Amino acid sequence: MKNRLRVLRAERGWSQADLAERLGVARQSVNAIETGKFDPSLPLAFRIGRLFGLKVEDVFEDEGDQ
Amino acid sequence: MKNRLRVLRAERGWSQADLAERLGVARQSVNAIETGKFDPSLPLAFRIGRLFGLKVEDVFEDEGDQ
DNA sequence: CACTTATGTCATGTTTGCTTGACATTTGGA
DNA sequence: TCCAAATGTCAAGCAAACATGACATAAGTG
Repeated sequence: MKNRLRVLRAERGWSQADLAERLGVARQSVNAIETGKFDPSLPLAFRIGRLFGLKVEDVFEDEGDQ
Repeated sequence: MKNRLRVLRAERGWSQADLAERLGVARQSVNAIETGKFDPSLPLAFRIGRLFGLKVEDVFEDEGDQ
C-alpha cells in the first residue's frame, strides 16, 4: 500500500507535525504512514482524502498483494 | 462509517461466508463490518472495492464525525 | 557557534481489527 | 414438521494502528 502523502504535504509546505494536527493524530503516526511502517485505518484514510480534496484511491495505491 | 456491504452482497446472492471466503477473512469479520461493530482495515477496504468493482467511497460512507 | 525546526526512530502501552471455536436463533425448503 | 443454512453473538487471543515521551541527527539561521 503505497501513498502520496509526503508529496501532497510538501506541496502545501506543511511539516509532519502540521499535518498530524490537521488530521488529529500524533506526529509519529504521520511519519510511520509516510515511511511505510503501517497503513492508516479506514477512517483516517477518509480524513486524509477529505483534507487534500482527493479520493482515497488518489492518495493510496493498492498493490494487490495481500 | 456506514457501508453498503449487505446490499452489494445480497445483490449477488452471496452469504456472509461466501463473501468472507472471497475476501480472505473470517465470516465473523464480514458480519462485524456489516453490523457496524468495526470498520475494515484500509487494505481490506480496497479488496472489497475491487471485488465489487467500486471505489472505496462508493462502498463506505464517511460520516465526518471522528 | 548556539539555537531552533524538521525528521527519524525506539520503547512502552492502549485500542481496534481480525482470528478460531462455540453456541443460539432465525429462516427456508423438503 | 424437521432439518440445514444463514445469521448473530460471545470469549479468548494475536497483530496492527494508534498514543506519549524521549532521544539523535541534519539543516538552516541568528
